[in-house]
Amino acid sequence: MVTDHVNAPTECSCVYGVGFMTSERQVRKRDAAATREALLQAAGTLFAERGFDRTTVRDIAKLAGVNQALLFRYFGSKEAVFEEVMAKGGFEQVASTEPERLLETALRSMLTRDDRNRDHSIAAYLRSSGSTGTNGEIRRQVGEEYARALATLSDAEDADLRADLVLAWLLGIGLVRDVSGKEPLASADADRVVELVLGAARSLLERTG
Amino acid sequence: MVTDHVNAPTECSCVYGVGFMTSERQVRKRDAAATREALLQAAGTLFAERGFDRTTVRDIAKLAGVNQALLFRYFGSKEAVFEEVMAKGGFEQVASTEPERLLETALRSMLTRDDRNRDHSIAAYLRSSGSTGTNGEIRRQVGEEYARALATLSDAEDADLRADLVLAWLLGIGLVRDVSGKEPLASADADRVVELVLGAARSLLERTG
DNA sequence: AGCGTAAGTAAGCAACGGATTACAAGCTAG
DNA sequence: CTAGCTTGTAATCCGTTGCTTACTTACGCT
Repeated sequence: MVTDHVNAPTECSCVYGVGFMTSERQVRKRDAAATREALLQAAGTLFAERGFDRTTVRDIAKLAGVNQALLFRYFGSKEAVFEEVMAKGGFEQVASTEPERLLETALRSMLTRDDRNRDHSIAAYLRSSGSTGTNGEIRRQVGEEYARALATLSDAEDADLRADLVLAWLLGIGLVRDVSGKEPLASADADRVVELVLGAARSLLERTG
Repeated sequence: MVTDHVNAPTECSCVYGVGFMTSERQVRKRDAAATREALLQAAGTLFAERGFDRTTVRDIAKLAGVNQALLFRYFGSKEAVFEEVMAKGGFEQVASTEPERLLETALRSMLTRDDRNRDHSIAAYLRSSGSTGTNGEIRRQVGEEYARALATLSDAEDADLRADLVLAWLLGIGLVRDVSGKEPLASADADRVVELVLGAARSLLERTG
């Protein structure tokens, strides 16, 4: 056969994973749970980086240092992996932050290019805006969660709507910054952005009528 | 061969196009310019609906009622079509609106589900957030254009940054509304949304310090 | 040790999708 | 009319991609 495109050598074929996660970079041998986790981690990174469509299961598996067939054994489908990444990241963030701090926290987590311990769910959300399947449903749910929390901050009659607008702003900032890389927002000082946004958002939420 | 998936019959194989555009729904015979235009129109619709990745050149050609090879003759590549759609739609909108009205106009054009004479560029922008190539470049440029116009509205020292934030809000609203379909924003009254957003945006742009 | 099951792997399948090619048909200049 | 360009078409190439399958290898148990 002629098609010998590079996919066999697995690049870094050092036994069992790139030492990618789980602190101890020791060899992981035949550990189903760890393999699953590695796949989830890798998927989170790639979905956040490239979005759902442009991430292939082969890429995920390679980054996780795992055979791609295992992805299907443990998750069933690419969509299922996406759902789990989103659900995990998104819900955890909301649940673990009190509403008053949620906006600032989410904003900061988006403004800092921390890479490592960054919450991938928002970036993944943003970069996967094309998709339609079950995929869209889970994205809606995460948004719902955020908005619910934000709505508690307003006494206005249409608190829900205002919360949606704040959420929209949050996502929009991520979009312009990370996805489009537009300056000056992309490299603006986080504190300054937080200050401006929080000010306007607060006035939006508090103002009645 | 077994692969006889339905792609040959072209569905509506009525001679030359679906009467899709160009007012006069008469048969268009061997008109290169019109064919090009039809492709551009169809592409705009589909990119806005599904984003770059999930739109195939075959779909574009089918909707335009044109052979798909022509797309490559007239544009060279799928990416080039996207660029032209974005450039056309985006730049026209900005150029034809004075800055004071730009925010409201863009907002309304996003809030109304007019379908027909709607500007596709923003929706296409939003739904194509995964892509990376030349694709990303043109999206950046359109954003640049909007932000430049918006920045003229502020006297603050960091007018550019504030303009970016307003742009981000605009896009975020489109994202939450059209792409995620999140309620109550998705079916909220346009006037109400405009009122809330304009108020907050104005205060953000005007406030100094 | 040996056996059964879970974990891991390589190879491949079928479908898709972007791009190309070889060809047919129409318009126009000479 | 016809030569030669342009416009349109069908068919196909070829790499990619989600997913499956048939198989091997390691681990835990008795």
